[in-house]
Amino acid sequence: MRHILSTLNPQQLEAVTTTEGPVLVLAGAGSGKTRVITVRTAYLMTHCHVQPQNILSVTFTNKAAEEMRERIVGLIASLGHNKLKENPYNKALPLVCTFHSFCTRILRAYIEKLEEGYTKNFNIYDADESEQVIKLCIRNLSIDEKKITPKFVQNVISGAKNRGEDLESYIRDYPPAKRDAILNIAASYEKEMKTANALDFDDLLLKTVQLLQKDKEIRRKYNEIFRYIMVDEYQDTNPLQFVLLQLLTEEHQNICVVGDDAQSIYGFRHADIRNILDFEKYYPSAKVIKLEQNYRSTKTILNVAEAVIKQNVYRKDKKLWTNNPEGEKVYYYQALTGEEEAEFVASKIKEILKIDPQKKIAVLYRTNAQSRLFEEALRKHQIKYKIVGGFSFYQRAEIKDIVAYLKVILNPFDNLALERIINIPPRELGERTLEKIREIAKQMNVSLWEAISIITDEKANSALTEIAIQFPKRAVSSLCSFKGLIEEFQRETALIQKGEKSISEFVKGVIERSGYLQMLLSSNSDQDHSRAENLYEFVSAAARYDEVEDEEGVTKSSGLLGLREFIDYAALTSSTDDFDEASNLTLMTVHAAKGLEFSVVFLVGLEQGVFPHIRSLDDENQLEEERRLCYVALTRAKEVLFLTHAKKRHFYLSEVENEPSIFLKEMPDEFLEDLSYSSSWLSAERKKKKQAKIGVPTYDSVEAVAEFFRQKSVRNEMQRTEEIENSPKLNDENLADEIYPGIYVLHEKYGRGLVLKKEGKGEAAKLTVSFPGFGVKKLIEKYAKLKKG
DNA sequence: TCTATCTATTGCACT
DNA sequence: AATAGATAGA
Repeated sequence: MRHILSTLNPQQLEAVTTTEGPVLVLAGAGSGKTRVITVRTAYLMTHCHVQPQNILSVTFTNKAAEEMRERIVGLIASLGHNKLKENPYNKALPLVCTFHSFCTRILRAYIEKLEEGYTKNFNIYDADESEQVIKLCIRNLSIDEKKITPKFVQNVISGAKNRGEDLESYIRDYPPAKRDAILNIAASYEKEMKTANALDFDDLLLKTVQLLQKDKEIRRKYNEIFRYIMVDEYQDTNPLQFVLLQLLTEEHQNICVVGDDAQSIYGFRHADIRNILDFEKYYPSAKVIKLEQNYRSTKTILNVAEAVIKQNVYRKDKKLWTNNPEGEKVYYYQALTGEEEAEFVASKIKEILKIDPQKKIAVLYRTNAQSRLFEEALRKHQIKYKIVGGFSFYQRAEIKDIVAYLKVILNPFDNLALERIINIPPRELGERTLEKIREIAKQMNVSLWEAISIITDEKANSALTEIAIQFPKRAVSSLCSFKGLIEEFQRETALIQKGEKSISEFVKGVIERSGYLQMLLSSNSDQDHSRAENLYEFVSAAARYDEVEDEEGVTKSSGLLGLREFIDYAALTSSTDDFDEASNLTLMTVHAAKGLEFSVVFLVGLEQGVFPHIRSLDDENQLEEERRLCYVALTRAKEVLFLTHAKKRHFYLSEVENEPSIFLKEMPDEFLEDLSYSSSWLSAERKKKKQAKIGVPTYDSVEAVAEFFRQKSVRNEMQRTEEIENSPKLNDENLADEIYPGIYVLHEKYGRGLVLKKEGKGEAAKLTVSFPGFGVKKLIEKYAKLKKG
């Protein structure tokens, strides 16, 4: 442990060893904040005799949690020789999870204490599902869907919940008609969710907070368990999450939050940077530690990133510095079209991977829709890549269908899931029958499942004659067999409980005996066949939940809880979570790249309307969030950074010409190198500047030369004059075939590079050439086989 | 009742 | 472009 501590800088060390009381760590990009949390965890266990189960670390994504867990395990394993051995720490591990999965855990144990009608078997609705419920409510209230869209209402409801505010006061400034409509919809939504025994993402947090507020005993219990709490990416927490933390730390106040206000990019999810400011207010004794040394990026990359973020008004002053080398220039490329931009990126990546196949590269974009062009270009060049986000595995229709089956089996009141599967595969339970079931459910104020039970139960059936809803025999028998199917599965869950059946076996049974698989296999479309394959994959995903090790290291079935966990995982896991570190090339959104780092980063689509996104252009606050997002993107790069934009691109159905991003304009051009083949926005910009400075027009033919010399910094002033004098005169002859400083050359391996220096003459001349992505190389002209380019 | 086909709508980031 | 919803024909 001492050895590990000695690798920390003084600030990191302080953050690690200040274990008691509230701590606020303001950690700049790449300053080792994750390291602080992992080492701190190990330190708590080894030096402070804290039991692992008394430590909680909260992360932003499941992926981050997984990664941190691994790092903690690795760290503890490397400390194998010390105190850890004396205590049975080896198996027990600190809890590392997201806010949402943490809350799910608590609610699965205690939600019934809330006495709102929810039971332990509640299902979790993702954003899509909750939107569907809202849509249903709007229709039921016969409100015009166009006037008040489901998305809008969802946002408002979510906003109130996450801000920890009462909906009524949250929307007090809305026009009365709208306000009433929203309140009605929200009330109806809440009722629907309760009937279905379902919680949305926000409810997970909210119900946990309410539970802890209401029940002193439970609050005390969790305070006692989680005596040391750490929160990563604190800048992206929202007020409701802050309240949760306050409740959890009431007794011990051993809370350490780590964050960077400059990287706050989840305002749209109601994250609030004010949580950072309020932290000191709520915990007056908080110790504030700043981590300002960056270990990740080159000086040049950091300079560019700082120049951009400096434009923000709302910003805590914090300067990031690094001992890392200057590094290469940040490369800039203007493409003519979106396609050409992708082509440039793909061919550059090919060059880079040819030299070093192990390089970790990322292509980052603002929106998922941009990925398509890059995928096509990469496929064309036969470059392997991994794509994160977009349509996740768990979002596919067939997977959601099977998850819906599982959800209904564990919680048949889940109306949404039930409607989803009742007629898939077709069971002759179509719209008409369903409509009647809904009607009964509505009149009797029960769930669809209960309504079905009434219909199929002969005794209760007499109630139906009163409401005068008739079911044909055929429909009743279809309903009976559907109900029987589900009940059969439900009985089978007892076998899982007893450990006589594994989760994956069970899931396989559901897929087969529901007729779902058969439906896909008997289809003659290729798409359905690949869907069937996805289901096999789903079964193997379930297999991961089959067996767990207990304290003695004996494997046993994890039982029903495991099945529940598996379903929850499918609901809470996002596409961001399938980032595969083993892959060399990853395509993803900037949001998804948060917390990650890469040797080479391509940040693409730097255009007004794309990045910054069109919807943020007229709002200063949103623009600042975009700028922080840009800062996050830039600071992902360790060694090499490429920035690209296209003059024209297809946008929906039309073609648009976008201005270069304002963020490009904010970057000092001495850090940039222009790789564009034709004259670009940047070169024009430079020309303008130069003309303004010198007042002499430049000519296109020597533009590259002028540009090159412009890039030399002021301290090279003397050298610069020399070079101009030494360089050959720029007449037509020279331009024809001679290589001289300032022009671009093509190299077999390194691609296109800029000639910086020439020593000697003719074939024997020594050239110093800068190749984007590979750095500065010295070459002998006659061996290098250079072509002008 | 089911299936295929057409039409209309809508389009950021994510737990 | 992709998807939800409506509609017609089997």
